[in-house]
Amino acid sequence: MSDTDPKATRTGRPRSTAADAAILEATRASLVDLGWSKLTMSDVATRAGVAKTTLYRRWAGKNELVVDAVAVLFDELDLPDRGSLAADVQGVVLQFAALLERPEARTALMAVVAESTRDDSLRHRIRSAIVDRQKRLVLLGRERAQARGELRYEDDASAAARNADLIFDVIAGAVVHRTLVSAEPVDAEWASGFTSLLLLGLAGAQAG
Amino acid sequence: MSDTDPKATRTGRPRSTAADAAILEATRASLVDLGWSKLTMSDVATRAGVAKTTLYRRWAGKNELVVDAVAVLFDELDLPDRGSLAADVQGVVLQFAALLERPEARTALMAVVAESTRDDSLRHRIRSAIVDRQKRLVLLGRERAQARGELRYEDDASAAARNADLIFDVIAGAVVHRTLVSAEPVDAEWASGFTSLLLLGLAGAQAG
DNA sequence: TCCTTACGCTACGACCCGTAGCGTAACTGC
DNA sequence: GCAGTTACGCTACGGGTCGTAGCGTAAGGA
Repeated sequence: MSDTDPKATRTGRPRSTAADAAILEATRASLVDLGWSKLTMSDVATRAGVAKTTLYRRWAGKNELVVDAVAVLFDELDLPDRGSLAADVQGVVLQFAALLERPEARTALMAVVAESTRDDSLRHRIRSAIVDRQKRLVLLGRERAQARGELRYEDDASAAARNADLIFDVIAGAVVHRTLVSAEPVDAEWASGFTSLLLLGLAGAQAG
Repeated sequence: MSDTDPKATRTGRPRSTAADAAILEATRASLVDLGWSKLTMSDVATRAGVAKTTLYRRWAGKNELVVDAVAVLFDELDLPDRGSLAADVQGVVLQFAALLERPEARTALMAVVAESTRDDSLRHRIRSAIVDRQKRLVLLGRERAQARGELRYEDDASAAARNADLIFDVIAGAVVHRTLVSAEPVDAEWASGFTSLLLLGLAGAQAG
C-alpha cells in the first residue's frame, strides 16, 4: 500500500494504520462528492483529519492515492459457482457492473487509466491492485468450465494464456464501454444478451 | 465546433477560422508533448499564437477543447468492403487500434470519458463527436453482412438496435481495454483471435 | 462613417501544488 | 528512566494554473 516494507520491525514511531484507513475512506468520499478532477490533496487531508504533509509522506500524489483508495472495492469481488459457464459469465458481468455503479469507481477508474498511459509505474500499480483482481474471476470461471467439460483444456500454455487475456479484455472492455462510454445500464437483460454473444458468436446468437 | 450558430450571417468582425485550426492543432501537439493532465490552456494558447482569452471565448474549458481537437482524428475512419464479415470485423478492429496508437488519442480519450461521468453535456458532445463516428462503421459492416447473407435481417427494429449497440460495445470495448488497460498491442494476430471469438463464440472458436 | 463583434494584451484574486522547517508525539533498545 | 529514531501536525512559502475584467485595436457589415 505505502512504499516502505513493513515486515522489518524498525525503530521509531510507527505509522498510524488508523490514519491510513481514514485517508483512503476520505479519498473515496471526496471522489463521490467532487469527482476525480476536483479532488484535491488538501480536501482529502481535511476530511481525514490529517495534515497534508502526511499524505505526501505515504503517497507520491493524487494518482497513487486514488488507485489505492479504489482498489479495496475490488476485494469484494467473488464468483460463486452457478453451475454453468453461461451463468458464471453473467455473474462476472454483473459483478463488474455493480462496481461501476458506484460513483467513486466510475469517476476514478477511467481517470487513472488515462494517467497510466504516460506513467509506467502507475500502470503497474493499477495492474496489481485492480486488474489482476478482476482477471482472477475470469480464470476461475474458465477452470470451472473446463472441469465441467464445457471448455476443453488447451495444450499450449502460452496460447491458453493469450486466450484468457483475450476473453478478459472482451468481458471487462464490453462492460466498461457499455457503462461509461455508452452510459447505458448493465442489467440482467444486457448481461444475458452479452453472454449468448460470447458463448455462441454472432451467427449463433442470432439463430438462438 | 464552437458554441454559436454560424449560419446566421451576423454583423461585426467574424471569428478567425485560421485561429480555430491553429488552436485545435496546438491542442493535439500539446497532448502529444505533455499529455492530458499537464496540458494547460495557457500552453495551448502560446502554441497556437493566440491570446488565452480567445480560447475561453470559444470553448468552455479544457474538456470541450480536447474533445473537439481529438474528434477530427475520427473523421479518417473508413471501412472498405473486404468481402466477408470476418474480414470487415478485422478491418474495423485495426482501424480503432490504429487510432489508439496515436499518443494524443491514447491520453485524451479515457480522460474525457472519465470527466463525462460527471458532466452530461460533455458526454453528449463526446457521443456526437466521437462515438457516433465509430458506431457508423459497425452499422455499415452489419448491413454488408446482411446483404451477403452472413447475418439475417432482424424483424424487431428495437431489438436490432439493441443488438447493434451490444456488438459495438463489445468491439470498441475490447480494443480499448486491450490497448489502454492491458497495454498490449492490437496486432493482426490479436485481431484474428478476437474476430473468431466474436463470430463463433467461446466454444466454437476453441473447436476451430 | 457608424456599429458591432473579435482579438491581443495586461492584470488580478483565488486556488492548488509540493516542500521546508520546527516542535511534539510515539515507540524501541539500552 | 534515557537516548535514539521515526511519524505527526502545523505554518509558511514560491510557483503555477485558473477564469475573468478591462481596455484599446482590428475587421467586417449597414
